[in-house]
Amino acid sequence: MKCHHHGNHNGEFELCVSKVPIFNHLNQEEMKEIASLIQSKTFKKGEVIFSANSSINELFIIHTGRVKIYRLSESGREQILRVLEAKEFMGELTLFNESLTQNYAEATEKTEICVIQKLDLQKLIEKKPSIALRILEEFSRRLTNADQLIQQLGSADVETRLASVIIDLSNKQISRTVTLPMSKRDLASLIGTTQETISRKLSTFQEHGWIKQTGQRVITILNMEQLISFTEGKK
Amino acid sequence: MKCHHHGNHNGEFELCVSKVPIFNHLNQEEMKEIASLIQSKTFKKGEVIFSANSSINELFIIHTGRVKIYRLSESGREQILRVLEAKEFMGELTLFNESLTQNYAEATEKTEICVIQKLDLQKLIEKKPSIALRILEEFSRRLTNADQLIQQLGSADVETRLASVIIDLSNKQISRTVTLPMSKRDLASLIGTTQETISRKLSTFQEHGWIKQTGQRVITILNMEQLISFTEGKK
DNA sequence: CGCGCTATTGAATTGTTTCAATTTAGGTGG
DNA sequence: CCACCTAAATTGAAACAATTCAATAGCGCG
Repeated sequence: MKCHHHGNHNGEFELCVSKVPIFNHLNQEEMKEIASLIQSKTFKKGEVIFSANSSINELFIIHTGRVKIYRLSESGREQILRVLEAKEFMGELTLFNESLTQNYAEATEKTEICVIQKLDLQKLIEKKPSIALRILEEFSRRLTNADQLIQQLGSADVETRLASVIIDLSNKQISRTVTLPMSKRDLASLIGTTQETISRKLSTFQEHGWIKQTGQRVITILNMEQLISFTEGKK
Repeated sequence: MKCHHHGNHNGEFELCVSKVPIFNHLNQEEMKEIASLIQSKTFKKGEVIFSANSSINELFIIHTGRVKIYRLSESGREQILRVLEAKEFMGELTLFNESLTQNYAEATEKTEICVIQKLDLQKLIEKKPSIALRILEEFSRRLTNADQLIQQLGSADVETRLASVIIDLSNKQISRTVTLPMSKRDLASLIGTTQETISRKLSTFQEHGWIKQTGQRVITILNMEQLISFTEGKK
């Protein structure tokens, strides 16, 4: 695990602190104090940020880039749990739960991360309980997303799950032309299938004229209604 | 939705408050105050406590009994997300996330619930931020459980998932003779399969002499090593 | 511009579901 | 406490969706 420690030119850290939802409601003074506690690290695509069976003593806040959080089953199969982007944080589970993590975190592209020590964060929360409320909001959101994924993995077929992620991405990117935030292999891992199956299903969607694929990561939705109808029960 | 409102003989509510992890660290005075804000409701087996597409304005704390939290897909398939027991709470998602819930909650046996209004709880948290920390701990635990379920649903076959829940129950109940906390139909819904498949797999386990089934809900583990080996990659 | 990683396609196999028919368990009321 | 009756669970056989392995194609990074 290679990582590059930057010097202490605080402007950068303040930027990081002032943007993230868990801190951005605080005043200038308070944010400056937090910025002084923060370290910056950079990870290259493919670098592992933390691994299963380790105890994590810091909170990682993503400044730029993307990180996939996943688990490995004993048979070696990777299951992505979520993909984190700028302003989101990770390492939180061992903050309130002393045990070892079972998750892996890996940068899927060049990623800059702000790091704050667990103990420093705990002191901050004691001083400013509003931070805990922000974390609660984020946990709520994650739990809702996890519940959604559980439902899909447990009771929808691959076609439906695939249509569902495409629609979600289209809503998030506010466009009918969607850029996948990850490789198709990772997309397969997220929705609990294989890259081959994803490939086949997307080809089927395209043959029917519901989507158009451009390059490896761009999908244009041509028939939104059809995709939505998948998520609303099978014909 | 029938429910029986009890009178205000506070002893009962104090019992409820003094036992649940989110409040039991407070002092006698504080717990008494909280008890005064609580209402009690009783649900019969099969009664729905809340439904999807409703906004929930209270936190429900289970006093006795069991509640399944689930979603319905548009095709009508039920996916259980988790089963809550005494001392656990529900309704929390709309507390920190103003949107409508997509979950259903249904009592799977006679269940007594303590109800506290969202607004009252928010005031309590402001006064005693330590409550928020307790909720964070519980959210952490739930997120970890959800992640576990996602991994299993996404990358393990039914045999493995089934072996896994049996082992988990055995650990939780600290016994090799496990009593299922739900019907096999619900167990199927939890691990994303059908009651028929569960039935077949358990029969296979029994034929091999790895378990013994007694009645509808009791399973005795005869060969723990074999079950564990399922969760550690396929033979 | 070329190499390597990513994606595609084919064909055989497998695990799981579905639907329908029985059997069994266990709570309820007499 | 026993017999009943309903809900729960089991079993069979056919149909299907998805995976696996292997071989090929193609995008895009350096």
